[in-house]
Amino acid sequence: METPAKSVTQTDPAWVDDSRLRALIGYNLKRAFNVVKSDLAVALAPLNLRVMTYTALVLIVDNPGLRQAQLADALDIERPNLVSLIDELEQSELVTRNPVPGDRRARALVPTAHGKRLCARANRVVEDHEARLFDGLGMASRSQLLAVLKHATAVLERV
Amino acid sequence: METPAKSVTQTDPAWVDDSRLRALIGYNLKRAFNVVKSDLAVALAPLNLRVMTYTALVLIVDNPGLRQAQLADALDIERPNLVSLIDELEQSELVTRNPVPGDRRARALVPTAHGKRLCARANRVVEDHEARLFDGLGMASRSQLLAVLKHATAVLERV
DNA sequence: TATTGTTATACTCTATAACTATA
DNA sequence: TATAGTTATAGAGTATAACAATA
Repeated sequence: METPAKSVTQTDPAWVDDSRLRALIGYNLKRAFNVVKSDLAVALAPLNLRVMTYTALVLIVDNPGLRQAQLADALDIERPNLVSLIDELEQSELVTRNPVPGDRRARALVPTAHGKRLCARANRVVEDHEARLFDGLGMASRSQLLAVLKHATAVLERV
Repeated sequence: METPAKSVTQTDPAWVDDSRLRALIGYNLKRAFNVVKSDLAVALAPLNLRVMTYTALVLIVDNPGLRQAQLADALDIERPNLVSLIDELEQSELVTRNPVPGDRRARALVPTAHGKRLCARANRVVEDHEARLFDGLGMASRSQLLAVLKHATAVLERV
């Protein structure tokens, strides 16, 4: 067996380093997002939470009485996609859909006692996950990363 | 109409700032990835390229003679999902599938002259996109972001 | 027996249109 | 007329099993 063409060796996957791709933000952002997402998913699985259900739960715990439209806005997802997500949280008895006095169309999302407890446990799991993420880098890198991500998000959303 | 519950105002979406969520890496990584991806998609659309087809094209131009299995590995996608992607590039006459001397199973991916030209144009479009992304931040932030993303990717992939 | 490219398939995530009940 | 939650649906993106040709 021989090398397929010019510059590409078959056994060494490090040849990607030679490509322009290695320096692109979008490419690295995607890879980072993928590994972070799956590490987080694995960490939350024992609590029977998916990343999106955890995110929704945190927002509901931090903002009890939240309406679904507001939550969809905060999660940056469409309202229809929120329905099954809340169904899931409600069936696990982590949150309840309550009537909103003064507007019978809306539903106020309120965490149960169990929901609050599980959220606290999940928060600790997520802290461990983030510590793993920045292992060997320190807190300065963490806040720099947050700042740059927020800046890039803001500057592109403005367009 | 009145405020739905306790701490949540209905008109101001900035209440998310109060949540623990705003400080989480995963949440900010996802939002950044989403806006970067869609800005890039909009920028590449006039060239009839999607983000994934652009990424594949760059790798083929930088590594002519590449086999599909290698490309799938570099793109971090499964081999079956690469097939329609290459179909798309081939139908646009940007790359060709060629026989590999010595291994009649494999296909060597080679860019056409048109493919190389379009890739060069796309690279300039992507440079503009990245300049927009770091507008007001400077090159130091850019390399810091890359470094942290690569570190986080590496440390989690190792697990 | 293992690997390359491929087909078929399924599952998740996301996006849109339209319905109902309220406002 | 507009809005909140919902249903149904369609499109990406991604993952696995299995096949034919070849190693």
